[in-house]
Amino acid sequence: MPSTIRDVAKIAEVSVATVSRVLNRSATVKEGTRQRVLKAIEECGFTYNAIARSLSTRKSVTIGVIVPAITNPVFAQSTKGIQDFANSCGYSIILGNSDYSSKMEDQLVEVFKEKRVEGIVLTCSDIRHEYIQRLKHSKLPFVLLYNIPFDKELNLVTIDNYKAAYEIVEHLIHLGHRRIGMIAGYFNMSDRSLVRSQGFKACLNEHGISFQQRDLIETDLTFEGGKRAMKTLLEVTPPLTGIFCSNDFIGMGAIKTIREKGLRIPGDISIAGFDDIEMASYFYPELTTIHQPAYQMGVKGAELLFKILSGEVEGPRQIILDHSLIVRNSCGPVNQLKQ
Amino acid sequence: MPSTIRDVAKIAEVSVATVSRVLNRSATVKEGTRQRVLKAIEECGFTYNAIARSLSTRKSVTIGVIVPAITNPVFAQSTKGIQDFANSCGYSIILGNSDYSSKMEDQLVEVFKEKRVEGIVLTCSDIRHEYIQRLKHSKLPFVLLYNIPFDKELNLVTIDNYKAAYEIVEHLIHLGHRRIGMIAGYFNMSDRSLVRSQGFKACLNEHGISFQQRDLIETDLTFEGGKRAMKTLLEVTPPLTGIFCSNDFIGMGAIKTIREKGLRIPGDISIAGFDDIEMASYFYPELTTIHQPAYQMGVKGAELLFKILSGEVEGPRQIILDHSLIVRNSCGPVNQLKQ
DNA sequence: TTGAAAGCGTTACCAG
DNA sequence: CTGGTAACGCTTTCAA
Repeated sequence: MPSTIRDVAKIAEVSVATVSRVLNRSATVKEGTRQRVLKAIEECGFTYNAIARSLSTRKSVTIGVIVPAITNPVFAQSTKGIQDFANSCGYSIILGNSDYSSKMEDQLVEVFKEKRVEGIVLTCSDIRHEYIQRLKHSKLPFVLLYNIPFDKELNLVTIDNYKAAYEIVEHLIHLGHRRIGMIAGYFNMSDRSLVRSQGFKACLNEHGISFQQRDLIETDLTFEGGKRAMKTLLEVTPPLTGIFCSNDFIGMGAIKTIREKGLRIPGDISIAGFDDIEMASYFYPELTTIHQPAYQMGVKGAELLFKILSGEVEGPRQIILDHSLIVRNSCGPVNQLKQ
Repeated sequence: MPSTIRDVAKIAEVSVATVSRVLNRSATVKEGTRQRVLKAIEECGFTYNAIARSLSTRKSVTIGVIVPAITNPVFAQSTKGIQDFANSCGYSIILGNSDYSSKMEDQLVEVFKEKRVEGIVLTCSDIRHEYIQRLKHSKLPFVLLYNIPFDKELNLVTIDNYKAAYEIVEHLIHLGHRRIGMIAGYFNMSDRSLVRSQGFKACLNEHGISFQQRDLIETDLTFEGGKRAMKTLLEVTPPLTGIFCSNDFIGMGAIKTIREKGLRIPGDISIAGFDDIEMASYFYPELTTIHQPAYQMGVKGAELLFKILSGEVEGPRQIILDHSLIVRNSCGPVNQLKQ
């Protein structure tokens, strides 16, 4: 029997309308009655019912957030960014993990719609999936994070994945590497991985290095995935001297395997990552990687969503944040003797 | 103008009550009308309004989750566990980050109450804070995760932090260490850190090693915090040969500092962590640490909460999960020569 | 400055 | 098996 504004009204001897006014800080309430109401609220231990308010105002004061895996620090960081921004606007976030499944994302979106979130910030597995089209044609505002801007009519905040991949692979080439492989995330789970692999191939190509299909492996975007994939790549001949990994987890997993085989990094093999999670600089060897501003990505995404909600921004907006190549020491000059 | 069950009713030529029945899978609807209603729903693009339903049923089908920092993989894992369990029950989770602040936790709880979450799973900074008492006396069910069972009337899922700390410190002692320091999280931000430090002190004491206040430093539960604290501990004389860290992040940060000073691990100094985040086994050197079942913690916490919600469980329940000492190679025998 | 009353979109009880 | 209708707890005109 949680009390309602009706109870408060009775105690304070005013109408529910007045109670509602003081609750909403409407200026048109005399200080005296205002105090009476406040006292009455104390008295009966009233707790505002946001659900009732939402039904009446058609505003849930909540946004939905969907990430592939909250356990990936990149997504944890951006979720934190979204959350901080949303909270500062008085909004809550309702969170969903998709485990890199478009189907799950679709389901989560449906639930969010029913719960009447005012907007969604999400990182989807495949921006070209049909449910994204459906979402686009619904009137629910949403902002994509990290995804590839294949569709110019979608709001999104991301980095230039193609360019970033190109740059880090070029770094390997400048170090003298010619036999460069890649461990990518499954393309159907991460359009970022697909595009990074394109940047990778383009870079090889433009430097006169022919790409071999067996030098690229798709795997899970995890330590374990990297570890497994590296075992396979170690069998390739002629041996690879540099590996570009779709994310830092994979890179660290690959390093684990290499080390277990008794090989040295970067002496025998150079490893490049992607994301620059905090751990990358504490790892041994420190990981050469692409920095992307994860927390900022979340903040910018939320900011864009709220601008759309407030009508401050109209058409689709595509924000490309800066990335940067972070040179550390998991990549070194190719070992000429070995070549 | 999203359509309502009223619109659906009109199209299908039935009453809203009937529409509601098919929406809720009530068996008492003739297949024919059921089909008509379903078709009508398609036709007008009806989306169920969960807010209205919540107001009517007084069930939000949502639980609140509060973590100190979603960017800590331990909490990310348990959040995932909570989420998976909640989703399987048809529930959503609304997430809040407290940044280890009791005040923020308190505020988040208030928002959650207004949003009428049906229960809360949280890791609080200080279980003895006043707001927890208030929460206890409200009728909102909640389950604490990771916290110290100082209050037997609270529902919680945790491990035996005291014992775990004791065990890992004893491991160091068995390796011959006598000069053992500790880097702990700030006690007012983490009651776990406080209790771990008690286990640490007790272990020293019972092994006839006197504890010196300057051998224990409180810091942030981050890489950076560990890095900083270790710089200070390196100045202590006689030098410490083993360091017990409140979590793996701190441990890795400490290792970074030690390595920068040109010292070897575990040759010169042994480092023990706590948590066994996945990274711990990929790190170099692999971290000796205490494993705690983070994902399982979340699952168990959610499970307990739902049991309370369904009335299946009555009184306060305190579940102590198993931890285990994971011996890797960041801790080794003390260097006798150095002693 | 305040009150009365009509919604907001469901559910659920009571009839039929 | 189906319909009518009063809640659910709040907001928001419209009047006074």
